[in-house]
Amino acid sequence: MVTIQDIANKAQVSAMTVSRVITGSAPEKVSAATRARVLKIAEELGYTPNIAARALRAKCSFLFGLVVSGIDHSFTASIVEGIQEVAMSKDYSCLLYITRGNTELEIRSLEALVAKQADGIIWVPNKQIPVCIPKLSQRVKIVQLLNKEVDHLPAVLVDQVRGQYLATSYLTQLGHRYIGYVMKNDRHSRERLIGHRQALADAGIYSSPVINLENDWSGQVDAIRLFLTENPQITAIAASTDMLAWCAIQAAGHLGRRIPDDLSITGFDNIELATQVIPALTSVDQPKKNLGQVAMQVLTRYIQGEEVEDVTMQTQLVVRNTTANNGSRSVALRPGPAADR
Amino acid sequence: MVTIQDIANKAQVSAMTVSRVITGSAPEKVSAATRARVLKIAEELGYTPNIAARALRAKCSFLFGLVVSGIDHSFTASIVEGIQEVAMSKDYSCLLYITRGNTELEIRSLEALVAKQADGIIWVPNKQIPVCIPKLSQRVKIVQLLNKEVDHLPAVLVDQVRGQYLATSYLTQLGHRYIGYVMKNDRHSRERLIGHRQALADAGIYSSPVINLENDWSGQVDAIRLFLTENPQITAIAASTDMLAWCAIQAAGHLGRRIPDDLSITGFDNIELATQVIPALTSVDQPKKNLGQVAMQVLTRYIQGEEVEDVTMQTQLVVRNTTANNGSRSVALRPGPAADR
DNA sequence: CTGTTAGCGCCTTCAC
DNA sequence: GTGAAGGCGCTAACAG
Repeated sequence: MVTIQDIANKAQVSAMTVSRVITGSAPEKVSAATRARVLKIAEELGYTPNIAARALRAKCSFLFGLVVSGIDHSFTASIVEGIQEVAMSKDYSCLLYITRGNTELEIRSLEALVAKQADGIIWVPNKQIPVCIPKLSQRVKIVQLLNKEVDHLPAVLVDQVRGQYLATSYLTQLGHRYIGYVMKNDRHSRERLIGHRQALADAGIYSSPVINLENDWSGQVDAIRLFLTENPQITAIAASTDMLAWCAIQAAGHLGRRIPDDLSITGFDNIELATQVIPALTSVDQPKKNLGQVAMQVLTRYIQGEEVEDVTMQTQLVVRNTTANNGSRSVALRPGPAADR
Repeated sequence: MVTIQDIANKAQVSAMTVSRVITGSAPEKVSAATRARVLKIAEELGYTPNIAARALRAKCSFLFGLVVSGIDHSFTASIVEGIQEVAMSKDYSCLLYITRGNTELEIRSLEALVAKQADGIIWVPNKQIPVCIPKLSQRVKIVQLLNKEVDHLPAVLVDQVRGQYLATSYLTQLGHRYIGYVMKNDRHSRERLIGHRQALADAGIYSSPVINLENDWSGQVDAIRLFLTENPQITAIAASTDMLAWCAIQAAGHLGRRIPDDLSITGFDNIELATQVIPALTSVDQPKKNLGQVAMQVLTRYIQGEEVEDVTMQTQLVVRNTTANNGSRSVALRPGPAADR
């Protein structure tokens, strides 16, 4: 371990001078010659600052925590990437805690982070809000990501309602009038349903079949198949997640309905799978990487004691191959998008 | 921030006594009464040890890094879970670095970890080995996970060859004689090919069509479809990953071949997707969580200066619904697995 | 421009 | 059983 003192000895200057060079603070207080010499020796000796000492002195650990339920389907991976990028540039390191949706584990993770003296936490809340949050939030700065579950803590969010509005509007513009909504029963899916209904209303459509699926996997495809059979007039499905959209693709396949000719499908999240399924999925893209970047920026500002406000980010519709005009096989015969049926 | 001194003042004892109680070292050196009192006050004050100070003193950061190319398809998630579990029990925190397969980023991550004084690193190497590894490995303890790319560093591995041997053997036991191997061109897939060939050889089969796919997604399904068309005698496919197996399912679907009746398929990795596709995928399970646990155990022993050796872990075949006897529709007519054709 | 002093919170060492 | 001293590596604050 090479210390500042070592450099000071070799360079024949005081430790303080070395410190000034290393940290780059108050550059006017050290001559160019000294600076060069110190830098050279630091390089030679392979000096790396001791963050523990620094943290002790600065009363700031340069550590923050990321508490997420899981890192599946490349969604969180992109977020982490964004976080990482900003964190690196600010000399912050990311402590990762995965909770698997387990509230018990979530609490332990948050507490561990306090114990570890993390300066802040980026937290993707689960359904259940741990009761300890108010207590913990006095000791660390917590930024909520994706879900705003606790009122007085800042949050970085995505406008789910508007996102689904984009997707469903696109379907109505393609001339679809009977659009089924396939959802599971979680917070985002419910928010998206609101956007779905807004889009329908704006297109003058006031009813739409909805199927609300349980959260486990078994039988989802079958359930959607039944849903399609019972609602034969459906020409398009808006799914509240890409995974559900994928189930819908499979269900349609079993019924012999071709996509997008016989049935249009939209997803939400734009996960990697969306490009890997065949046909590639039209989906609402969440700005994942950007989300991570913004969250980290908000967190650092929050840590520094600045006032921070909630940020809501927007989505984008990515059109791929699962959507087509209603009755697309005869689309060439029609002059433009059907205004009515 | 509550310090040991604060507790000492309030408890009317020396800081040293408090320290002894808190750390639990040399318990015989403090009376039960004092201990109880100190503990009570620590609790009241909400004391949490300052790890920065501890790290400074102990010359040990209690931090380790995890450097992975990505966290996709729940594979790494389980590994991280295992790592986390052991790490928590040993008071270690995990710094996560995601490299996206980018060697540049990988180097920066490893160097950042050295700069951050991480005690050790669990590293899942990419194809290209950063040249800086030998230099870095003098300053941190590095354990390789999944790939052994650097000879003199310990590794925690999975027996890929044996894993594929299990899958292909199962297919031969089901009476399949024409088994296509679908792979991409990476290290694990190549190792698995060896196991595949061993299993075939042990069943007296000495040739098998192999298709080696590029690493991007576009056209994989089509490529497999072509492969199946050009090798019509194939009754089973051993895919070197679950994702490829999934592509094979899609390709088979396009050709109107029913699974498992007309075509058996095995995957490898047993990712979450394997249970979500229809039909559910027969796959070789990698002991993901266990892998993480073992890696972390090896790392802590390594950090403590113990001699550590490579660990190779075994896989398990998980039979689901994509595999059936060759000619399964008439299987009831046959007395047992076909010994020859 | 440069140097000295002091202390962040913890715990090993030695003395009582 | 208990306590006092000292230092890990770093850097504000204050002299010169």
